[in-house]
Amino acid sequence: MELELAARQLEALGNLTRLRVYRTLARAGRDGLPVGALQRRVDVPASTLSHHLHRLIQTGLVAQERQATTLVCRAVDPAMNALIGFLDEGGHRERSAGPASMSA
Amino acid sequence: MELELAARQLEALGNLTRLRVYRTLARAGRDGLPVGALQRRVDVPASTLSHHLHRLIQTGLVAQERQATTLVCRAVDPAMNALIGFLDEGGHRERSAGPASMSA
DNA sequence: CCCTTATTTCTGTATATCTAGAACTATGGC
DNA sequence: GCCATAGTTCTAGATATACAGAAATAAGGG
Repeated sequence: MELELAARQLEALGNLTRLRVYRTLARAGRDGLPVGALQRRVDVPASTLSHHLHRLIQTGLVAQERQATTLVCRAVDPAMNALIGFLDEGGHRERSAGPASMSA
Repeated sequence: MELELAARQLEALGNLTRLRVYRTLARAGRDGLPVGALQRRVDVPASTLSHHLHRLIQTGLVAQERQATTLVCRAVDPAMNALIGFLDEGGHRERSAGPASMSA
C-alpha cells in the first residue's frame, strides 16, 4: 500500500464523527445503511454527515450504492484490511505483548 | 480502547510527515533513533519535526528518553497493537479477502 | 563560565478542516 | 407535471493544522 493513501485513510478515520460513522457502517455489515439511518445513529446535521461521508468515500474506506431514492453506504472491508496490514508492517510486530488485543 | 483516543492516534498518523516519522521509528525497533538521526532520514526542519514528534508522543504512539544530550525516540508497540485491534473490531473482519495482507 | 551540539518552544502566516443553514438535485408516486 | 422524500452541494465563518525561521533551553566538555 502506498504511504500517501494510507495517510489519507488514517486522516479520514482520525476524526471523532467520521470514526463513529465508519464504525457504525462496519458493524452494519454487508447490508450497509442508508444515509438517513446513519444520520439518526450518529446524530449530526445532514450536510455535515454528507461532508464526512464524502471524505470516507474518497479514500476508499466507504462505498455508496443507490437503491431507488435512498443511498446505501457500506464499509469497504478490503480497504480496511489493507490499511491494517500496512500498519502491521507485514506482521513484524509482536502480537501478544499486551494483556488485551488477543483474538479468540 | 476508547473511541476518542483511537481518533487522536489515527489523526496523528494521518499526516504524511508524521506517518513517515512513525514508520521510520517502527523500523528502527527497540533501539529507537535520536531526533537528529530521524531528522536526517525524513528531511524536515528541526522545528517541524519536533512539532510532529510532540503530537505522536501526546497520543502515546511514540516515546522519548533522554540519553545525555540526545533524545532517543521509539515507537510504542503496545499502542499500535491496541489501535490495530480497535480497527479490527476484535477480529470480526474477514482476514483473507484480498490477495495481499497475509502474514507469513 | 563559555562553547558546542541537540532539541524545543516561540512566533507568525498560509492553508485546510469542521460545522451547519440554505439552496439545489435526484428519484419515484400520484 | 407536481409533490414528497432523500441527500448533496453551496456558502461562510470559526477553529485547527502545517510549516519553518528565530530565539530559547538542555547537557556535557574544556
